[in-house]
Amino acid sequence: MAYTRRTGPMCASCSVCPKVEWAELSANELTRVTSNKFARGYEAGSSLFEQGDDPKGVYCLEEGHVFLRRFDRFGNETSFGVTEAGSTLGWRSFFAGEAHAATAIALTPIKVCLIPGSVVLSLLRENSDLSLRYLKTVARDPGPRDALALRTPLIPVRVRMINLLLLLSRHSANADDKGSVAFKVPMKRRQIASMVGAREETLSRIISDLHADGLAIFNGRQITIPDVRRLYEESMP
Amino acid sequence: MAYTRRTGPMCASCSVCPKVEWAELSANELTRVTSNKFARGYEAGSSLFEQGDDPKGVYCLEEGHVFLRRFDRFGNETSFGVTEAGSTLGWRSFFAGEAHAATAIALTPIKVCLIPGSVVLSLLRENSDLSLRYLKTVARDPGPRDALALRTPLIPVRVRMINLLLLLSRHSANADDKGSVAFKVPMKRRQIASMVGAREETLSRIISDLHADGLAIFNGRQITIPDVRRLYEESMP
DNA sequence: CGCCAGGTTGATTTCGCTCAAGCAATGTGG
DNA sequence: CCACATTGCTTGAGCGAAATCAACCTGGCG
Repeated sequence: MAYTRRTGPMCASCSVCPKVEWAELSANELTRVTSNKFARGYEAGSSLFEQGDDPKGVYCLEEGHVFLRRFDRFGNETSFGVTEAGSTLGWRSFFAGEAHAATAIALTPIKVCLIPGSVVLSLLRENSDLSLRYLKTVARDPGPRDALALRTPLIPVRVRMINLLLLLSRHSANADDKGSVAFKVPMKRRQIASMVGAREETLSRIISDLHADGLAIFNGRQITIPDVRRLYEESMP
Repeated sequence: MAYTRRTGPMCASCSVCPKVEWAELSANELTRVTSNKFARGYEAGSSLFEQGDDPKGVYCLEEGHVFLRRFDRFGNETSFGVTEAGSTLGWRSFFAGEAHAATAIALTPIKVCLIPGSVVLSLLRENSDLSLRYLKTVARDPGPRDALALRTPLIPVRVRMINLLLLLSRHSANADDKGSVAFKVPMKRRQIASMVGAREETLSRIISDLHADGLAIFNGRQITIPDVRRLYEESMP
């Protein structure tokens, strides 16, 4: 599917612009982003880019949530992260000059703009504030740290799973007024299992335990957490 | 211990300079590095910076090997990496503007230069090639990926330990002509254990197994690997 | 000397993997 | 439309790797 040139508002009037790295740009430079970017929407569950693809540039997420999944050479999920509106994504592989190391999947319907690599590069060359801002972004990326916390062998699978749920809920916009969160995960059980470094069957048992304890209600791929705080307390040692 | 100003040769004539990020600098800029840096040596086992310290700048490793260790909030080792001569270190926390997330320990006697943050910043501002080069460095950092591979629950402890040994040996300069490697790890058993996500006692048993199998000889903190290739084969699924 | 931290070894328990079966939902071909 | 395969998920029984609990060395040091 080809990207289509944006017909909507300019970057300068985009709601997420003050939050993303482009905030460092001058009005002039921002116009160049506007006129060179490609905007489009994706359904929940569809992928923005796939592991192994060559990076085309940097993606700016205007609306929705995106999930990053990565498989190592033996098919285990080894890394991941959740990105929400007001962040850019795809930059790691772009800056590294390597193929995408992860697949980006829309958790919700999303709106996203692709800023072509050539444009990003020329902006980085002439605006050092943008470079410094991006250095900070890359250096601060919580993804690897989060992934590590979910796959520590000494922590019981139940707790690792709770940590995953907490991480997902943290990024969920569907938070209720009173500690209740509901969201969907467009993933099979097997994938969730490998994310916390466990087997499908084990995860299945954990899920029904959590369900029985009223900590998390699984309905297919719809997850409801009645009380996030209570779940959080369960994750403590 | 305070750093002492360098009295030795200039950066331009330093053997590692062509390999590190400063290779992007002009002669003029490189002179600024030379005249502002602080050089010193460290004994094996001493630390270059500690987790929690505020970053002072970027370290350029001229000679030796450095090991990065990190503890999460519950005292588990969660991340690490080995850095060898011809690399810079300490940049992640510096770019992130956060306290050091890891402790850097000399594996061997080292020579290292500290380039103060203010100098690095001004160079980044005026030389966009340096920025791009550093973006690549940060984006390519293998540390988080390596750490992840060592703590995957589905892999047996024995194999995780072998992977750690392979990683350490890969960076060891003491490689023999015929596949034999010897090196020292300035760490307690407990620390090694948490690095592969296992208990001290389990590691102890694994170590004596490896010893009995002639795959790795442990003598206190001195490790000898008679045949790296054979060890590598043992790490296969 | 006694003490303590670092390390090894032994006995027991348990969490989670393995193997295996069952079930619901969806697909496919006659 | 039904037979039946396939895929995703759950449940059960048994076993094994590694955690836990507990001694017991060893060497360094006040």
